[in-house]
Amino acid sequence: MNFLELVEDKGKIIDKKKGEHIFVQGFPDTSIYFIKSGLLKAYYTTEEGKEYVKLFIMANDVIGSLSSAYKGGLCSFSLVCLENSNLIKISFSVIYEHSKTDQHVANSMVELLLKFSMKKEKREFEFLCLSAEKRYRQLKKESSIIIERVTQNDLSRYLGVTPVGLSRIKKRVNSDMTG
Amino acid sequence: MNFLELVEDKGKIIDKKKGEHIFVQGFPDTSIYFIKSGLLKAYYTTEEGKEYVKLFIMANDVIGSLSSAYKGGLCSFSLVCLENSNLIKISFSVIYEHSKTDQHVANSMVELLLKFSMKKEKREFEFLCLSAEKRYRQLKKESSIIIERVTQNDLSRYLGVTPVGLSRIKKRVNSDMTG
DNA sequence: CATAGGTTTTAACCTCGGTTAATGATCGAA
DNA sequence: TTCGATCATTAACCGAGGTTAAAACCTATG
Repeated sequence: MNFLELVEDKGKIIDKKKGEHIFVQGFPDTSIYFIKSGLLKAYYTTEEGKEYVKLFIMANDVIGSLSSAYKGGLCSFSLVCLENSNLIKISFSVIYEHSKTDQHVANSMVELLLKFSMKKEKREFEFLCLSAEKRYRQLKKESSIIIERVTQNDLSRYLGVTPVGLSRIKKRVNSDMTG
Repeated sequence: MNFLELVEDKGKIIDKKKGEHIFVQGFPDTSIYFIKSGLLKAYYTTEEGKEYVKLFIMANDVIGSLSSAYKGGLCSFSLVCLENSNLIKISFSVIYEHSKTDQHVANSMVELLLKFSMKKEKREFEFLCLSAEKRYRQLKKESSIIIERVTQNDLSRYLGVTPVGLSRIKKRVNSDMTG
């Protein structure tokens, strides 16, 4: 059995409207989600009530809380729809257990995790080595589709600045024609 | 065959002295390394010649450049010994190819990648949601062993501040007894 | 339409950390 | 032991971005 067959076989199709949550930080959720269409936001909420955007998720992406699904704890972040979304929900442990005895599932799992790791490494690099302005420039170059679909509030909290800060950065960058 | 057997069988033991590099950013290196003892630093160098510390690596850690070993490009960072170190070098593709047909190797690969992913998520969270001072406080609490073994220069560049900045943070934190 | 709620911009002020440079402290090698 | 080099601290100045608040803009819904 391959990965996609497993997901289609054991997974459950879910439709969520804009504004609805898939899971919430501090509660358990042992599923992972394959996004078919729509747009979602994964975000952290701090003790002081501040929000930080971990990731935007769109068609063909996969998302889940490792700390809950794999480690068996609680979700370390929340997942909410920014647009009406269609996803497939499947238990992480079903995939995980299958991967232990099914070579094809294991191979897909390895591919998935390698791609995931590369993405996380990229984001780590950006936060460690780039200023907020450079992160904005890079996002504009590489993923302008995200910029068009999310509000400046969400975008700023993804870049690690406040909405006010992003407004200033945009002003600087857009009046500067070096690209 | 299991993972460790494979590494011991196909891997090559390497001894490196303090200051020596294992690989250098911008050059290819398709191996991954299992650290037996010592201490290493993975770091990025920017166009302007600035250094940013990605990670400290010690006994029982595994390190390699995914962008070179997996994607077939060049190393996105450099790896250097901060102390004399003993490691096992093994070709990533040997492990990767084995994992495609050997269930046990695949399982170990999945475990390795899941643990790696969780670490990267943690670091992402810290940069996204915490100030430099909070990152220092957290490191002090969780990994004081690192603080004791690396210079303040390296530590500061791991935390995303300059050595001068870290000196100020330390002063604030150590004169504040709230922990 | 009209109004209420959210989004973006702008301004004023402030803080944290960067930069540069000087001074001390530490460490290693000859 | 001493000399050079690296490391840590401190000070002065600066700038990016935070905070707060107000104003301008949107856009959904009644």
